[in-house]
Amino acid sequence: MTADSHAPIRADARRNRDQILAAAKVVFQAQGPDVPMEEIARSAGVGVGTLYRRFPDRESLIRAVAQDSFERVLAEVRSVALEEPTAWATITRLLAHSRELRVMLQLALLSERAHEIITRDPAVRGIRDEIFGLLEDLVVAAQREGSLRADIGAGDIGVLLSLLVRTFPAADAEVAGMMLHRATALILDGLRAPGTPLPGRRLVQGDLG
Amino acid sequence: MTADSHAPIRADARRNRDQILAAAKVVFQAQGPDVPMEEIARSAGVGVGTLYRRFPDRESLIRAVAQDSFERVLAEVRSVALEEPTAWATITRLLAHSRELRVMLQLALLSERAHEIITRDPAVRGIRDEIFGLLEDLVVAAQREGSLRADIGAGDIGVLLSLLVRTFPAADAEVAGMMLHRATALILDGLRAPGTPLPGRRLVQGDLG
Amino acid sequence: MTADSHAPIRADARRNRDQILAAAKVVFQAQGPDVPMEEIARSAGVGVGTLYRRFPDRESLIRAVAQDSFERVLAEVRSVALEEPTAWATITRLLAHSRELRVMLQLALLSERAHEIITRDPAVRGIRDEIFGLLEDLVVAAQREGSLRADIGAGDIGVLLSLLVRTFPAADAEVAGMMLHRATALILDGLRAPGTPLPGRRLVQGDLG
Amino acid sequence: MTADSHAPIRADARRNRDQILAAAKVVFQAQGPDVPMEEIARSAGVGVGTLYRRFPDRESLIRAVAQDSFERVLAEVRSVALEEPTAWATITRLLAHSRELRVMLQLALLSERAHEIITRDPAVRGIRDEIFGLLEDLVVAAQREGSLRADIGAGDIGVLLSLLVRTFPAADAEVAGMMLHRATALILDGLRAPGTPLPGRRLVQGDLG
DNA sequence: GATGAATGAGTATTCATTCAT
DNA sequence: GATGAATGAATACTCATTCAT
Repeated sequence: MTADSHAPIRADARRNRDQILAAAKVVFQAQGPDVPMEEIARSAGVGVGTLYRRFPDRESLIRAVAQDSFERVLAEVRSVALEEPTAWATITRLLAHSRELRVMLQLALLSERAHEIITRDPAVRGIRDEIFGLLEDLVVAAQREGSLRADIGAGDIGVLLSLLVRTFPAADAEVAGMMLHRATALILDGLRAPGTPLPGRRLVQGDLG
Repeated sequence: MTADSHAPIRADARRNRDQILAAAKVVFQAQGPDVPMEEIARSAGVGVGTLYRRFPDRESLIRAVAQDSFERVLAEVRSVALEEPTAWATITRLLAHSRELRVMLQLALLSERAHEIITRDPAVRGIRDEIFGLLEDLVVAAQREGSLRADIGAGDIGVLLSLLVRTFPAADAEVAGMMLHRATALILDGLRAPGTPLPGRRLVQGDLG
Repeated sequence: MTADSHAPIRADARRNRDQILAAAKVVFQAQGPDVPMEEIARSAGVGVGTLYRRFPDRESLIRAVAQDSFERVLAEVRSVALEEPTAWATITRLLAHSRELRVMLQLALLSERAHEIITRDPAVRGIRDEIFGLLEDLVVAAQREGSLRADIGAGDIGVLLSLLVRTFPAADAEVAGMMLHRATALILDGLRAPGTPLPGRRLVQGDLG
Repeated sequence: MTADSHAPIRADARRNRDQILAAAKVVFQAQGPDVPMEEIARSAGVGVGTLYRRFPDRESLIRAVAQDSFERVLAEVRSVALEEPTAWATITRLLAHSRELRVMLQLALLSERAHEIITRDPAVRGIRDEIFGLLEDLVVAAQREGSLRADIGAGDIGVLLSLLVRTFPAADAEVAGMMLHRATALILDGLRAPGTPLPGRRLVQGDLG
């Protein structure tokens, strides 16, 4: 009686699907959105045929990976907001410590083409809108708390996050970590109220492409 | 007209080389480091054969483009330092307004592979070292001036610059410009003395890979 | 209910087999002999697994479809011969109006490979021989009647039929029907006694490959 | 000063192009429109790359082969019309002996898809229209001569031709030849005035899809 | 020297067939 | 027995690089 036309999907198929998503996420981040499909399949431990049965082309795989990642971020934003005492602490923690958030943005910024594919997908857009709704609430709250400078919008937070998720050009992994932490701290310094006035206007979700 | 058999290169050959470099720079930035060689040749107005005569493979073209770009930056840093009254003003202007600097870093960060190619090239390294020498001087001077926070090294400036040269995920070009200006201003706010202490240590040139 | 272990096949299995044959016949005609097996299975309403259980490979499916079709034609030729008053009327009716005959020949002419597969199958050959025996009798009888020109053999009738079963290159289905009817009528005109002498000799069954 | 933007094409390139067209024509007829591109390339004695340089995809190759073939037929129809004393003789000779015409129609009838590709191409359509114009003139003239039955249009001739160009299901090549000659003769018998009235109406060019 | 033609290796994708559920 | 998931071989097409004109 389930209305779902694809039925509950067999357990082994489900496992394969998950493996593929996980592998694709890793491989996309490491090698970009143009990695050979064969490589994704291999690193998921399946044949290419299986990969293509689940995801009929590269686009649909990218979409699925993005959707999975966006969902994880949404869940995390919700739980962090519950755990942290203030909006500023929530923003800070997300900005500085969320691995899911990094992954999500790295996927979204992989390439022009990946960005378009993700942006055009209605499911992903829906989740993105939810995340942004929460972020806007956090921004307003943190400004009321007096911790976040007033001339900042949720879109600005998005922009700054998009900067911090890039790979850092470091000599080694330890230094890369330090770069991330220092740049993050410095940007948090910049975000703290009151700050010298910024040019332009508060950026909102719609300003992001 | 010197007797030296390699040196003066015929004028038209020189022109070809310059056209290719200019075209490649544009095309690399617009389409990434994997654009078909044919496309580069076409947009330079020459045949692929000519492209390959000048630059025996993609690597060598990338190296040449990088070298050209790094040289321009070196020249610019020198002239800006002469024109501006303070070290802080020099840093600010470079960070906020140097197109050459943006282009140079965008090339260097095009891709993992491009980064390696550039980094490994001795000629480019030489120029980069000169640029960094000047930058270190500027950092020290600006800290003496009391404008730049003390816990920052030239490497940190490099890191922050590397963030700001990325393409911004904007809905349109105007907003993209605003994103750049606002993010730059906010980071400059963060750079201003004194700031809350940053984690780790001052980063120096050697920390960049 | 016989004790024989292979014979009666379970009713549902029988139904599956019939559905597959019917679907395959339709799909082969519509899409050629290379349609994906999955598509045949789908249009028969079964899984590929079931298709392969019944027919271990494409060849055996083609053979089975052909055999089924040839049997239907044999039955039809017999009944038409009984119903029509003259041999010429029988030939005319078969040539102009038999859907089974069209289908059979279309299958046999689907492709070089399909033709070979069918031709090589002993069961199909047997049925074909019976059909041809009847056709030869009809030809002789019609020539005795004086309606069919004398320099024609059963093989010639086969050839002319093979022409008429092709898809006509018509702008729409109605015109296609008209093409078929007009070409059929014109060929019947050509078949009528006496006619100008044809080159070569009467063609017989053995001349068909 | 030639306006032709692609310049006169190099002699060796021209030769390759011609070889590819010739090879493709043969291979398409022998193996259908889905032969591996590699096979076409091989039988033309070039690499696949060369094939793709000249014809960016299978469609464009099919179009080019068709155009070439249609042009040959147009030329032949013109010259045969000049050589033969009557319109009926012209029609007869084309129908019975034109190899170019057979090839052209076999290409056009290769497959549903090939037919569409060819039909949609404006260049090919133009040539086809010219051929048909000539054919219509011939039909009218032959009917005036009293040789061709009156209830036939140029479209009918096209239909009958389309029947005769199919591969005959013969045991060997010699018999296949005989089948073609006999079927042709019989159809010519059917075409001769006056004939028993055909159903429907005269078919014209527009009736062909 | 310049040009653009030729080559062939690299990758995406499809589908026949096998096999676990 | 039925199902549909997994596999991998086959094939289209792209592009870096070489070489004839």
